[in-house]
Amino acid sequence: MKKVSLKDIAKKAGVSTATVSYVLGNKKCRVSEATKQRIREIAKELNYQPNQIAKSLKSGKTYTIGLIVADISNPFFANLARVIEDEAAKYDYTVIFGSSDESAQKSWKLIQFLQNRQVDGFIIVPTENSEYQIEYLQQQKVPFVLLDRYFPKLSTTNVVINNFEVASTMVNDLMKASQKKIGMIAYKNSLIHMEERIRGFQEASKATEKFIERVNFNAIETEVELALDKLIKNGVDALFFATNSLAVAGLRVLQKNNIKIPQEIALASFDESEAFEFFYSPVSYIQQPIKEMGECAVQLLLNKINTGGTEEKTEKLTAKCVFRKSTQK
Amino acid sequence: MKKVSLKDIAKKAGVSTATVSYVLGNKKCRVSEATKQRIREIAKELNYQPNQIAKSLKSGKTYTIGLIVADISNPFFANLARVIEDEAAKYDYTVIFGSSDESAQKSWKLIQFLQNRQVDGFIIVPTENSEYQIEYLQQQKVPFVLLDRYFPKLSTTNVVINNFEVASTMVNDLMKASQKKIGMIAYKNSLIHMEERIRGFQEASKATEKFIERVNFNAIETEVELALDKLIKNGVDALFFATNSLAVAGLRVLQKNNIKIPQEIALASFDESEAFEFFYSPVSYIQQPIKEMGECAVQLLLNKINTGGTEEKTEKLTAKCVFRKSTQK
DNA sequence: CTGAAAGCGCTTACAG
DNA sequence: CTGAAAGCGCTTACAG
Repeated sequence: MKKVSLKDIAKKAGVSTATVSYVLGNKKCRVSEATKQRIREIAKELNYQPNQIAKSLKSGKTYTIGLIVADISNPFFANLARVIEDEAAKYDYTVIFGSSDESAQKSWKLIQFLQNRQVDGFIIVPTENSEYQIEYLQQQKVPFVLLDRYFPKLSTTNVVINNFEVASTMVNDLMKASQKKIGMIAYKNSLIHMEERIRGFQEASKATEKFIERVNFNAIETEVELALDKLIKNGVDALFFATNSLAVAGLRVLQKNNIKIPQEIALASFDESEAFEFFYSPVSYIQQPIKEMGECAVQLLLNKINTGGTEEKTEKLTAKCVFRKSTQK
Repeated sequence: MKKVSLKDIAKKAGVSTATVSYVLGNKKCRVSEATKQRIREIAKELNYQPNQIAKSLKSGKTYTIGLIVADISNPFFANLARVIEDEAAKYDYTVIFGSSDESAQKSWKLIQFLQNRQVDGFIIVPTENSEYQIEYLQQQKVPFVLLDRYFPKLSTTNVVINNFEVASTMVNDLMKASQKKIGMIAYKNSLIHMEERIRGFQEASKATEKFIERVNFNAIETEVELALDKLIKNGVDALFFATNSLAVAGLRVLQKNNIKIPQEIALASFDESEAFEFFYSPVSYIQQPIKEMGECAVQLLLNKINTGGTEEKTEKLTAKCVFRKSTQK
């Protein structure tokens, strides 16, 4: 069954494709009501579906957004992707997305791929060492918004949260359950969001003896285990995890070693996880405003796309702390 | 910065766009090596990126798959989507997906939307009352594969699992911890996968007194609480959940009511969840072969797309039981 | 009031 | 060995 096109309708109605296009597009043009009626009926009868590809080629617009997240297997990014899709759908935009898995190389491939598909703009959670990709997009005058992280040296439009402030608030609470030694497990990653979380930890834990372990994204299970062993040997009685994935790996180790939470070690983490709720001592966590983040990113991007505006600004949203048993002595 | 097209390269090289197309497409044609060289250099210099939209319009192929899942917020479908994306990417296909949220109306909108975007084929987790949509696709001769569920009355290509067998295996194990009364919580949903799971439960729990509660997808938290209350009043000492989402809602209630697992009530569930691992009494579950399911669906679909084959077959994959504390007395 | 024509960026059968 | 031309399915400025 061949797809029906404007031509088929035009032939059947005995008019030109131009007329059909005008009528179905509801463009104002002086076509007799009778003709309009007839065209609409035939379109319905043939179940005409306009070809978006042809429309896009003509208009240069695809109503498509390219989204690149850092790790789609992490519920934080999966939820973010979902919010972004829903928000974009409100404006009849489709989201095509990919996961860079924190690899700049993969991110570059995705950018090229999505650009070939003529996306109208990008929302990007940038990876380490991907500055040149961002500069490329700037130079190509492609509209984009950075999310979750950004490069302080580049002037871009960003949607981020108050990593420093919220991390120090949470660590302050955590320290109420700590005697003197506090540890943090973070990623080996120089990006701003991670640095800010660490800075917040250091700020809050000032007077205390503190230890920071940094693990590789690609070997999280083994390296978190090693890091925890080290911290426990150092006698920490409180732990702050920089992300949910680090915390879940950590819980696994703590559970295996039968460590009492919060009596022996008190805990808190960035991000959420179903595991936090069902762990025998529910884990305190920092809740990022995922819905607002996604919505804000879409709004800013569509604004750029539609107005061609070049003004760059950074939206700093507010994450909040959810205190539970794991930080109470 | 205007995107560079074949025309730009052609002009700069002093040849026709046809020649450029031939050279860059590596089509065999007799063009002097010198010209080829020159064209390639210019393309590189201008950072030429072919316009996929134009290619698609010409070829009628978009190298795009439309995926419709039932509930993207469920990790089962999120993982499935991920596997499908990865597998499709191996063959240079992009996946565009949407979530029907178990609504036939939403599913229909998605199908139309994706068809306008000229996807080459569909992978669909069908909802209740969406037979007509499937029949429509058949009649339009659009290649598609059904996943997770199917309509016994329609002859389609399906990828499913052994719901009946694996459910009865799990319930058999569960009953070792039960004295006489066993309950099941399922969705109010007439689709085959749900019916098969229930049938498996009934088959295995033959001699036992049994209770089945069915809840609405749209009011899961409240209805699971009511269902559980009812089952507990009926004195069940074992529970089988038909999906992970039902189980997680159930765990929340059981935890709140301080019910000892497995001493007072033994548990098992379909699907996985991080919650199962960290619940104080780790939950036994049925593990679906997500990777195989996704890969199989992509393979079958691409096969249909590329060969235009019309043979329909059903692949029945094997889920397996993972036994943990929650089913041991 | 309506339609022929050009054009979006490609590909490819065909002509020279 | 190379290029003009047609065409994929639309839209729209323009002519009649």
